[in-house]
Amino acid sequence: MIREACPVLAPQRRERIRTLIREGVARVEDLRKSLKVSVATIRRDLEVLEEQGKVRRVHGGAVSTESRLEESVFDDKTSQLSKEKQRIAEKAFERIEKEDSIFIDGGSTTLFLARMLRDRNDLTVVTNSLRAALELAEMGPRVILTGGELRRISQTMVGPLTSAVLGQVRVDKAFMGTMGFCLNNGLTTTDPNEAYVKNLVAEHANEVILLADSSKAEKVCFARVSDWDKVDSLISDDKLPQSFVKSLRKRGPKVQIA
Amino acid sequence: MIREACPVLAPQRRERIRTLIREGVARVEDLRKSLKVSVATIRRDLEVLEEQGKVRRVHGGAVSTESRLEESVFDDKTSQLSKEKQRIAEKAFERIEKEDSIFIDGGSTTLFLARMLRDRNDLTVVTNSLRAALELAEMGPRVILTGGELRRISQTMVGPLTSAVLGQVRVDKAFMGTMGFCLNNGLTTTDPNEAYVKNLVAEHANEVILLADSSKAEKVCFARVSDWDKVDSLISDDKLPQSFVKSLRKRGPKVQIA
DNA sequence: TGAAAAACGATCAAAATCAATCGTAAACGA
DNA sequence: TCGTTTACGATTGATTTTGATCGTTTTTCA
Repeated sequence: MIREACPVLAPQRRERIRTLIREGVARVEDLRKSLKVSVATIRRDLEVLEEQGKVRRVHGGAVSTESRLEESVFDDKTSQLSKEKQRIAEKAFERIEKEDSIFIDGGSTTLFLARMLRDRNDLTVVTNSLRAALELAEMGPRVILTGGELRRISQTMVGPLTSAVLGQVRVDKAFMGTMGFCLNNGLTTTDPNEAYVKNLVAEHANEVILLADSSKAEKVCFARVSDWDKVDSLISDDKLPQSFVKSLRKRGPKVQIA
Repeated sequence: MIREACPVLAPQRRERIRTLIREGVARVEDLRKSLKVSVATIRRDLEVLEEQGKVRRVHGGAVSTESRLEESVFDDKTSQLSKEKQRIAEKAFERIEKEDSIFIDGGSTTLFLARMLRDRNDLTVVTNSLRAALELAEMGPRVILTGGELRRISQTMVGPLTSAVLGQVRVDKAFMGTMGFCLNNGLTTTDPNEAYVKNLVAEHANEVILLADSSKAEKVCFARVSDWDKVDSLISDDKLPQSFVKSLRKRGPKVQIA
């Protein structure tokens, strides 16, 4: 059994660091003076805390990942994947019929879809994505936001409050995103709150259409969303292995390659 | 070249730049004076922020990219009215205590208030204003959106769905806007749905603080919101007639002039 | 249009910060 | 008690950030 040198003090100190950083940002030098240890120790602690995802290190100190100055997922998304996401969104767009009421989930692929709806004013769009709502804030379909607590990293509304609104609507089609999908574990995402909302949406939709590029395939994340039986269609790109497509089709969902 | 003890970390400085740009101060020279760093650093920061799409650089400084929408209805920063709204918002800000949970209504005055909360992470903000939520979407307090149908003209969420979430929260202070207020008819606005939501909010707040510049005084709009008995304070500007202030104080609400 | 002024980009050196390494001390388990 | 493991602090060389300078580009104003 390996024991730490200072079993009580070290975690305590890290907690203090977190507290200090939570108030915004903190410099290494400030932390050193506050905690009366060497900068090396501070750096080591920050390294651990960053490993745990509690803080983000920057030159000169660290910032909290919880509430302050965190880059959102959407800022650097002009990569190769964007082309595929765009094509997936186009296929999804073709599924939308006149006068449909649809749900648009959070995520970048669904955001492309939202963008395409700006000149459709026959639709009703329900969304828990702040970004999607923004795309349609000025013109286009009737927009209904689900409400709930804002999850900064995904810019979506989640949590128990979200279900209060969702419980009162039904949609024809739900266009969902996911962080990971695989044959055995179905759909998974990082945040349980988010998973809960996704699941709830699926139950209030006549048709569930999953938009997910092939990079998400066979990935399993922390929070289980649902199994494949709730999913009516998957739209993905041509890098999805044929074997996966075959197996999935046997499980029920239609699979469309964009 | 002897650098003084660097008081502020790079991400923090970049956030400040963003804030300043949002408020209209955009010249490199102004930023340099505000942040007490060299123009080279400012330029480098702007370069990074432009890379991230947060600002757009122009010769002499930079402009915000976030406020496409804002320009139509809300901007007019130079106008006299905006100055008063800013001052009213500042007075409102002083009312906010540590750890408060507050509601922020739609409207431009309350939007100024929301903007000031970006570096407060001890608060919980409930809002039905898409703009207010946007101001706080990336950093600052915990944000809860009410949800509901998006009313384009005011960029707020209204209607029966909104009450589903509102029914489940209470706030310490509600900062409300209004289209018109007068002694006899109380608070009025243009849309009945909006009026309904405002009324509901007032019932779920311990303290109702009305932010309204003097141009709204003695105006009556189509939809009745509530009477003065629900309002605890009014914050307005010095063009509000003394007679009005006197009469109103007799009716109950405190009146503060910004 | 043309010249002065302002702003820009690139480059370089100074200073701060960082990462890696080593030596020391304390806390166990044998 | 001794050896091992771990945390801590100090040192050193590398990296990053910053500010100043200089030539170039853009804007302004006559």
